[in-house]
Amino acid sequence: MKETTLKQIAETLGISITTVSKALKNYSDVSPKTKQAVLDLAHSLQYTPNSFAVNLRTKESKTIGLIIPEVVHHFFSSVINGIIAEAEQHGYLVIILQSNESLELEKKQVALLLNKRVDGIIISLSNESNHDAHLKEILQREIPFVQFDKISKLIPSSKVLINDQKAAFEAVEHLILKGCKKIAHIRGPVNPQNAIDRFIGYKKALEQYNIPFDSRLVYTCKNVTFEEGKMFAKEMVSQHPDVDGVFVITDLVAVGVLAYFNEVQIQVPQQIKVIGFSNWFMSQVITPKLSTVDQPSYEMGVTAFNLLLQEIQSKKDSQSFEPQVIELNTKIIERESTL
Amino acid sequence: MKETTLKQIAETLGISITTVSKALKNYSDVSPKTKQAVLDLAHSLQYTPNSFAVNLRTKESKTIGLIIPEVVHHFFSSVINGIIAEAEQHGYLVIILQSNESLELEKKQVALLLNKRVDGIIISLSNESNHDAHLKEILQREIPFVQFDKISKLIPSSKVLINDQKAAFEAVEHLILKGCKKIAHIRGPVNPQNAIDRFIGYKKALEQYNIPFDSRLVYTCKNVTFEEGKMFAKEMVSQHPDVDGVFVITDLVAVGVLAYFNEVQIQVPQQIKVIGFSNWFMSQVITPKLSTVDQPSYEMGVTAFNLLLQEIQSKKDSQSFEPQVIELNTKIIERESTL
DNA sequence: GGTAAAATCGAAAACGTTTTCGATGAAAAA
DNA sequence: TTTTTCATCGAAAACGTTTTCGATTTTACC
Repeated sequence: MKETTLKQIAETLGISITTVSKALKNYSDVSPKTKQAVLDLAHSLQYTPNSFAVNLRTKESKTIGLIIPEVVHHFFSSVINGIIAEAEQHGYLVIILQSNESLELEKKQVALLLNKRVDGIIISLSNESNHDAHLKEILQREIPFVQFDKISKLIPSSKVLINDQKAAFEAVEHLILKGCKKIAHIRGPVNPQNAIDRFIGYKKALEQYNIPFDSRLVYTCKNVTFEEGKMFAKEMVSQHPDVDGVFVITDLVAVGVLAYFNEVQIQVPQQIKVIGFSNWFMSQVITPKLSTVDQPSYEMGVTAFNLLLQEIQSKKDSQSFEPQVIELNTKIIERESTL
Repeated sequence: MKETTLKQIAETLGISITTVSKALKNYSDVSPKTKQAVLDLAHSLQYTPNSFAVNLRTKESKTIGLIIPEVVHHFFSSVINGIIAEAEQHGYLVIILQSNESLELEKKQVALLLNKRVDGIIISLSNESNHDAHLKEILQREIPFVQFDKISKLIPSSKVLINDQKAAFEAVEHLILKGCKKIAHIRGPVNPQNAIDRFIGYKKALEQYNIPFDSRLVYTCKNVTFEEGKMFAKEMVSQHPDVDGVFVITDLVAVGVLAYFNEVQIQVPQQIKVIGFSNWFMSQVITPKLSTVDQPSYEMGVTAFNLLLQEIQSKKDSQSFEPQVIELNTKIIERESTL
């Protein structure tokens, strides 16, 4: 009960391995007769090429690697969805690894993927990532490489992004236009570029509308969790009871903020308005429904894969490839929490 | 700028490829001197074995395949988390595919994984799955194979499960003990074994407590969505306004039920008590907080991988392997919706 | 019939590794 | 010195495919 090989087909048909291989790949220098015979026998023996051998010979595995901080996360799982769907369409499979927001793991996983000789790598950096030697290694080995969402500006690879500054600006502007005068910000960790950019967007919006920036109104998440949202909400209302609006790094944390406000009976949006980021599914099912910034996660995955595919193709054709940076559009979703 | 190979190391050191290979794998018939020389040079040239060649030679890829109905799903993404974490621990990578609840896709993806020659396959069946020829194919090719959660009873592979009947029984019993007299059930689609089992558990609990079963109180989801939850809730209260408890196939749908009750100001738990299934994260952040059945999803992933690994190992050692069925424990989480 | 062109085929190398088994030389025992 | 043992090494096959390039056969043409 062994696997069928070209050799077996060749021997039973009394022809050479070469011809069998060519017949299966529809080469023009095989007569219709032999071609048919090979096809028939291959089919009846359920021949499938040994992909290990194909990989070795062609030096590609039709497999790409994906490293993300967390799988159990609405945004990232949506991106995964986009990537594996698009990859499958184009005949690629996806190996997924999770850095758990740890730089150490991320490094190890990049090494793993390089050793596996995947055809390309897509990554969203962990919050801890402030080194990029491992990313440079990818470039240096000339492995097609795309970053998305949480990226390193210093690495000249293709990127798929949203304009975090602009999106954050719009979110804070939304609060201002709804009448907020004193707006706090619960920001993400210090390293990630998108946390930085959203913070900048927050400041710019305040500036634009002549609201003084007060660094005491900025709270910095470490782990970006529901619990941190509750904690900072509590801290915030005790320190600055007159805050009337808060812009939160992401919906998960914002939901924590709402949970605390619910507990202590602070009225949202009457007393404080809240806006989140990323449009997690849960934001539309909680009370009050959370206003947020919609981020095209699925599309982000699709775009990231297609960029990678372009680079893989040009590498195969030994063409040069210019890294591209694609910015996708966000939009404000107004719900009850800022009504 | 080519990849380093054994051949290169051998030539620069003036020894044979064989010896280089043995040195790197710490064979005993290589002198300490040569061993060290090889190790040093390999390190300075950043040698990593070509995994394509290793795969071909050893007939294994240290890669497993995972097929699940949906990635963007709290339960499944938690299982993924468990599987890839445990797999990485043991030196395996995981290719993830998504059947989108489609039998057709599922079949195709099994074929994809078989062609890729993964070392093993873990699967949770799609709702549409009522055929199992593709699963039999896996067994017939003697690929290590584990099913979890949504399984086919007819396929004698290893399985990781919860006792859906028992868990559902306990959930409904919980409603009864809280005083519910007329309990509806929003069930899952007709095919999946776990939807069937939860339905049976529901009936058994009613029977045990002498509550007559009424098939009109059973609503059958097609897509298991938030929207279906809202829809069936509406249908239910209009047809049977005296229902005072409802057991829902999964939290996502239950959250839809709560959303409708919220809209039309039906008091939960005063008028109707609601219990879900699976303990999705969002269940603890909505109002009222949803009671549910906790299902050890991460642990399920870990267990599934370890079962697969056992089978992979015994196959390598040409030992026989008896498929195992492991049942993990669930527990009722009491929250506001059944208080 | 002879030659040129076209159609069809296959030998062999290559991809890079692992492993078996025999060869060689040196050290130990006789 | 001869024989035996042990340590160290390498030739070569194997894994299964793809592809180049030359060889052979068939067909077409004069």
